[in-house]
Amino acid sequence: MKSEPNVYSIDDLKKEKRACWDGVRNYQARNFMRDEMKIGDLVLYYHSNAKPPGVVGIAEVCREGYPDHTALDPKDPHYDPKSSKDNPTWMMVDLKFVEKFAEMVTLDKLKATASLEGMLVTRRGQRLSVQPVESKHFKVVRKLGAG
DNA sequence: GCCAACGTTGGC
DNA sequence: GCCAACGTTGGC
Repeated sequence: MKSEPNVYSIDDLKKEKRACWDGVRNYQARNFMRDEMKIGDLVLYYHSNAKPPGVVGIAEVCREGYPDHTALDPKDPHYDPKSSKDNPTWMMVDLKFVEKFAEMVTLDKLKATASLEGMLVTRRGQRLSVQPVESKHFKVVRKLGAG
């Protein structure tokens, strides 16, 4: 899962222990949160729009897909008039902090690591903020992050 | 700040 | 249903 560190970084999650992943307004990303992510699933936490961008740690799903309340609040920047309480368009999950890597795994490093070939985030033009990670890739990234 | 990639919107 | 225009993401 991607987050811009100046909006919500791994350090913010570490401090707050837990966060609801609101504000996602992309159907594919929503579908992953709604349909795929289960309690206990581990998540690579990726800093986008960062210098450098890369994976900075691990979080864990601690609540499964439920309606994103920020879509229902007209005062919220993520408000979506198409969404309603009875028929919510947008869903989110809750994450809890697991670990911050000793060493961040930069996008450059991901791209340069042969065993991560094919990992979605390394693909050019890949903008999805929530995307699946193969377990073999997850293990490699975690190992790299351990330093 | 630039711009490629790509999702969404809306006219037709 | 097509597609041009537009907006956003996010690396560089």
